[in-house]
Amino acid sequence: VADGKTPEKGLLTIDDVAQAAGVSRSTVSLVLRNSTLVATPTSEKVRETIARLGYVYNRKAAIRARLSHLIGIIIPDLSNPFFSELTAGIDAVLNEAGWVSVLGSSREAVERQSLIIQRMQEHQVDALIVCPAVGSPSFAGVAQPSLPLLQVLRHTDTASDHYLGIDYAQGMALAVEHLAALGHSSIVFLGEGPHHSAAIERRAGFEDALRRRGLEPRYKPCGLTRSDAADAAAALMADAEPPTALICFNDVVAMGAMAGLDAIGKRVGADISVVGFDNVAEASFVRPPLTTIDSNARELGAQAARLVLAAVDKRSEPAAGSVMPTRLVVRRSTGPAPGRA
Amino acid sequence: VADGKTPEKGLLTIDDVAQAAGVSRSTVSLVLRNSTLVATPTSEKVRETIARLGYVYNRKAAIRARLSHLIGIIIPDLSNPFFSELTAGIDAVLNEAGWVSVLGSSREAVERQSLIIQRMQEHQVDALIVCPAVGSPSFAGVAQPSLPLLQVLRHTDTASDHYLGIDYAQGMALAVEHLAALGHSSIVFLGEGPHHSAAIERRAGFEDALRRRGLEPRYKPCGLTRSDAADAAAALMADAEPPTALICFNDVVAMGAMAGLDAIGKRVGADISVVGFDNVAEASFVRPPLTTIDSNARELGAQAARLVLAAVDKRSEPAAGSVMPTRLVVRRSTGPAPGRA
DNA sequence: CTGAAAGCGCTTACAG
DNA sequence: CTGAAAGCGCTTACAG
Repeated sequence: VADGKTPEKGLLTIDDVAQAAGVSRSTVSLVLRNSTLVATPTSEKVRETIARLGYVYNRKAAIRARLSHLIGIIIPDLSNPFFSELTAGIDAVLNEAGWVSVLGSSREAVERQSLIIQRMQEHQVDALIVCPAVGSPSFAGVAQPSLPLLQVLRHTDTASDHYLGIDYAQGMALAVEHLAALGHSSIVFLGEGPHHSAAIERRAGFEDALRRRGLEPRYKPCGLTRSDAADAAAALMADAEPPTALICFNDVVAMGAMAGLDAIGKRVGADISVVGFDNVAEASFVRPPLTTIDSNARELGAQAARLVLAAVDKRSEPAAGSVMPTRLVVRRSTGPAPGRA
Repeated sequence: VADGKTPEKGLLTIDDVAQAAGVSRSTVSLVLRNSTLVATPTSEKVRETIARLGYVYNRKAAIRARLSHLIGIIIPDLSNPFFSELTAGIDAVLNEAGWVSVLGSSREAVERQSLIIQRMQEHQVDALIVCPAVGSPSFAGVAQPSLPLLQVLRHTDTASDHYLGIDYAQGMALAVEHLAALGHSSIVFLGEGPHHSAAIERRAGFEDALRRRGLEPRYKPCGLTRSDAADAAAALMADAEPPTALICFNDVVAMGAMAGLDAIGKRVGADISVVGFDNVAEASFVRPPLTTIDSNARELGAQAARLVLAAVDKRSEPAAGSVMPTRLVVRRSTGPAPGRA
């Protein structure tokens, strides 16, 4: 209305830009996609016009374009700091590359996860990064076969699904070696929770590492929350033969356990040693600071994003089978076995 | 290829469904949008055909539809547990209502924030929920005027931008009253960090509450990280007149401060009291458990999503000016002022 | 209640 | 290097 170029209803289109710049709509389209086919003076003129008019590219109308520049991320629970770090790592790389993240939270429900996958496909996401909810069957039935899909942290039983994970077994071996070197022989694995691959592999890694040293593995199941862990750890100390060390399913469980042990007067790092898994941000700030296995969620997320972008680029499935190593971070929640100081 | 209905290239379209179901494409389109115009037997037949063929609705092609069913969320930093709770609250409500969340992380950079807003508009998001990066000017210049935009937690200086926030001043008053009742009169505000509305309002609330009681406010600036807070808290105790209580910018600062105080042998809750702000999940599990102001990020997020969906539905701007009250949660990081036990 | 036609705002060959 | 034409897979009046 102001300059005769603004349409009375709706927003500006590529045609408005073309007319204002004195070129054809094809040329504007090519400029929008940074094509090298357009001469520099022409593209500069078009860009200047776009800026002047305040035109916003409508990607939804780019229905014939191969890519949507949308990538879906599906995780079980954003309020778990481990998953939010992972998501932050994914998003940073996608954003840098010009993609936009679409987020979904399955809250560990397979049906909700399927619904989210369905919706993301309706929005034509170029790829999916998913940490499967507990009990997920193969994704073959839910996602279009042509959609690049990368599993992270956990994987379904189907070997054909692509996976970027963590070497949980190696991490557990590091934890056991550390405790064994401190003289511990009565070690309990705390937090046998859900039955997904990440839990199974941690447990198996723990068991193998103990047996290799001729020690008997012990388990104390508990929910993966701070309060469940606090109760379970306290209950454990009332056993006939209380352990001298705890290896926890993750840092959240470990921090809960430390709180529970503190509440019954046990000195963590002296009376009993506690090891976590993940190395979340607060692990170094709880009292005592937590010895843990660093699984570097942020970098894992960044790597997942890179794999998926490469697959989108090459029109192929993401590279599979990668497993990232972990690192032991020794702090003050572990110490010599009592009587061995 | 298998049944003659699957096209050799590309995915199924609405026309494939129409043909297989023996109806017109308009009818299929109406069924996809749950129109009541279609007779039940017809819509059942169409739905059955969709399921049988495995057709996936292509929302990107629905270029003429009023809504994209995409809503953008822009926050400064996903790895801050406060923001991830907020995001989880937003996403849960959007997901329930059939919308999909598009996520962006400004990392406190105004230019990155503008770029993200630009991209989200290219994807035709129906609305934007944003916690502005430090130093954000009004969004009037960045976002289309027609796009419903709701600010959360922080707001720009422009009064015209719609905002859903927290009553920071009331929260600070609660914290000061609690400490005053315990006999504290030497209280320091720890963590004067960035200059956004949330910080300014907390500081103002602190100052007002102290002055009302005839007390002199004191400030100790520090970065909003655990380690900065740890150093600053320890430095504070070396003052000529060390405070007897700390009110911290947020829980992250409070937990850092507790770690720093512990490291120099101060007993938090006895030698010195510490109050946080936010009540993040780990606040109850640090040692000692943290007294803090609960700002209920998850519920704030849910409310933000509801406001924005209502605005999208009514084709209006989101209701503005809402400010949610806070709640004091007393734990063991606060106690009587030394000499007043 | 259903269908044929026109249209949305882009992209993609293709001609020059 | 640029432009006219056809096409993408939907939605939207409109006629019956």
